[in-house]
Amino acid sequence: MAATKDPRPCSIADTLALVGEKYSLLVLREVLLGNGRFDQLVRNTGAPRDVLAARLKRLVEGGILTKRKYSERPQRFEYRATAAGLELDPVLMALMAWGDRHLRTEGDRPMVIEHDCGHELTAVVTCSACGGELRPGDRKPHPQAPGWTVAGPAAA
Amino acid sequence: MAATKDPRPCSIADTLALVGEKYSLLVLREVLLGNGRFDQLVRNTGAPRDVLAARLKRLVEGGILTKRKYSERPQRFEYRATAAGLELDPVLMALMAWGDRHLRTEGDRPMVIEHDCGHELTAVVTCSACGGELRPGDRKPHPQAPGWTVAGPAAA
DNA sequence: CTCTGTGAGTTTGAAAAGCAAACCCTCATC
DNA sequence: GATGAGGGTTTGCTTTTCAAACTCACAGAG
Repeated sequence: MAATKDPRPCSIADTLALVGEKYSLLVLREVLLGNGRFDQLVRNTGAPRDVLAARLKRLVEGGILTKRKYSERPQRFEYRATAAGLELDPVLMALMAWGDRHLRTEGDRPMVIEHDCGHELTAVVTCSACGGELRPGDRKPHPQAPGWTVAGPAAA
Repeated sequence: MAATKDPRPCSIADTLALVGEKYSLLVLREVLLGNGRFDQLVRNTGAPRDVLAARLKRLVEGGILTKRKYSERPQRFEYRATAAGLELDPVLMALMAWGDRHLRTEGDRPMVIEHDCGHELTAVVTCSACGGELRPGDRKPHPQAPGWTVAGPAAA
């Protein structure tokens, strides 16, 4: 039974517990750009080396990245995304789309991504069932966890 | 000119600088569920009260939330999402979709969301231009920031 | 063979952030 | 007058973060 002080059980929270620490998603961004080496990750994300080492360990243990040896002598490593790691790409695209819209003025975007369809890529999140773009208030949440309602824990 | 040690300029990084601290996105989740009061946020997210106060301050200053008085005497407040805050919902849905797929076994999802189309909502990220679902390797990134290539900072 | 450089971290010591629990203030109710 | 709710702030301690320095293994230059 969940103690009354436990937070809401939630896949958002669980996912953030794995990749929500500072730098983790920036590391994944770089790996997906093909920059999987330690010193590249330090330079491009700005993470302190010890913190980066800790994040990489966690991401590997969490099944997001793998560590590959790309040179035997001297030993040299590189991090790559697993299939699960690749599937976090939509999260990055959603964050980027939001930042481009709200944190920048038109025309000063630091990175433009060209989609294979020929157009500039702007990510949009849709419902897999109907294909429609998600809009505020177009849904009803149903908590499944026992003892929880939308508002919070049921009668203590 | 960007100093060589500056990290890559990036809207993902900028967005995370605003909402990427621990609890921030959980706070937003609760607010979007309609739970905008301080004590509800403490209970449902598990954030310590002082940390929550700091996060709320930052989210209000960042234009994600607003603080509304819902009772004059006694004075009582409630946090609500701004339009910009609402637009972060796709990020939450993408995180939730990933967690549901990778962190849970079929059938133990803590929250099911019913879309107005009548089906269960599963978020999928698509290209706004062609409507196709994003897939690994279906794009080419073009850094716009001077001094930066995909691999990192240009010639130091 | 020594000197310098690169990759991939680890160590160190000080500063900042996180945490739980206790506390505070205003009102409302019993 | 005591209790309780809401919305925080304060306190004292622990954990992280950070930047800089250090390590180790090897490679290539001189």
